[in-house]
Amino acid sequence: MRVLVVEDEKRLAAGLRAGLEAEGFAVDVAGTGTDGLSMARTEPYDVIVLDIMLPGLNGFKVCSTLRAEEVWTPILMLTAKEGEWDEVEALDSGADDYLTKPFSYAVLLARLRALMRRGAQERPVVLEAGDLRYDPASRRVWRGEQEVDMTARELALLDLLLRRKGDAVSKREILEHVWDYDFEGDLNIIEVYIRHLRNKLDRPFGRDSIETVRGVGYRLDPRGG
Amino acid sequence: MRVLVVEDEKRLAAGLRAGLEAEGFAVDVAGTGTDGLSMARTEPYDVIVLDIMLPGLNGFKVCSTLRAEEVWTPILMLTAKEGEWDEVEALDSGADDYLTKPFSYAVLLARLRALMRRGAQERPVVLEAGDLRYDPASRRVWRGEQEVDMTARELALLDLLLRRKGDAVSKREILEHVWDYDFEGDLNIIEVYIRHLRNKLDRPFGRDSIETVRGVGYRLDPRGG
DNA sequence: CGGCATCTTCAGCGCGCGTTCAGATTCGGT
DNA sequence: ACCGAATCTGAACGCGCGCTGAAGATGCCG
Repeated sequence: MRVLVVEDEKRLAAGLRAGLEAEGFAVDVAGTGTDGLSMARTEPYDVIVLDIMLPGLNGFKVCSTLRAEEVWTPILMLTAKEGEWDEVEALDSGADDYLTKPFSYAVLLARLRALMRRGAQERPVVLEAGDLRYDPASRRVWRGEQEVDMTARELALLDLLLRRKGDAVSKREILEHVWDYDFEGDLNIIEVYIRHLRNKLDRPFGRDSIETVRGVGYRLDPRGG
Repeated sequence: MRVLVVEDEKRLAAGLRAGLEAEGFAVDVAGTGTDGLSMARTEPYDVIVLDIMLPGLNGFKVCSTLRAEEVWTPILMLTAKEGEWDEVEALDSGADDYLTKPFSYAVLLARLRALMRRGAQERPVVLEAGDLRYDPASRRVWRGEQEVDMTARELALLDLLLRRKGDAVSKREILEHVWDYDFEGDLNIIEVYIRHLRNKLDRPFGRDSIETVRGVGYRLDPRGG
């Protein structure tokens, strides 16, 4: 099992190398994004541990470049802040999983094993629920063949519902992801934007994909309504 | 017995530490969600007391993150009085129990002992009793293949009965979990809601899964009736 | 500086849901 | 068999959640 670690902090990189080699993995370390990219392109790794904060080319760029070149090696991203948007962006850029610093070595190992078990597989770059499609890269949305025009907030809300499709997503969670976690305005704004989504994505097509879960929040039908 | 207290109010944290140490527990205190998360990941605690309102990373996040990483240490959440959804979301995010501020120290201690007795156990993603299924993530319920529509209160009650399936659950316990611990209304409301469950989950299917334990409360047949 | 799109706030309304209540019924104890 | 207590049952009330349309901020581009 071959692992590529792309990490510029010398101490952390050395620690990871030692720990992973002790587990029986063959470990390569790249100290910059550029190096990591070229190594990932040429060598067949089973999994890549990729830091976001890197000199030169950052982790998001490395990841999305690889995916664009159809390199589907599983990628575990290391995000520095607890910022909500890092997680979203990590997944958007094509990572398979992410870990927030500081993390425990045991957790890292468990995640890596899980990723290697799944193996490399094409990640759909678009989020789908039935014939409802959203491409985060181009920020475009379609219902069937018909493209639908969306604003930034509407997209953020749709993105969350699509990633959690089938789940009841609470209003608190919606607020924290789509607005700020310390948003202090009127909760009613969520209802307003749900209405916008329904008006644009459901009503014109005779669908009903966004269910109200009274007392909790909303749920997107994974089959698109 | 090791306890982790994640609480940012200095006075409350100090009080908990003193009281719990006097009871013979080894107590660690984290002042932020981030600290609490990393400590819970790395150290093997027997139980975690987790405040919801925390700087940086809130209690829900900490809890759901731990569960996602398959850390099953029992968690007791401290919810602020005003929150409507707090209790539901506490359990949804993977907490084992919750306590509404302000609480008495005796109650806290009793709950903690109960949690430690039960110990850490992997939580199934869906709760089942025979062909009765409840998925907390999507908040949907099925009897066999048939989906059944439920209100928030009904779900809270069903959730409790399912988690304790086979046990006789006392009315006091039901009140404290499904309603507020200081609920002062008519006790009859429990009977009313048990009736709702029976009407929706048993009667249409010719089942009899909820047994009345006279003088105590109710018991859900682990085989679903 | 003006116009347009987007974001946010606001108030009214309908109905679902939580709650209460009174009468019927069943159960346990003697 | 009888009585009181516990539970069941059906109905009614009223509050609040979520829906809705529109108006008020805000910001961006020409």
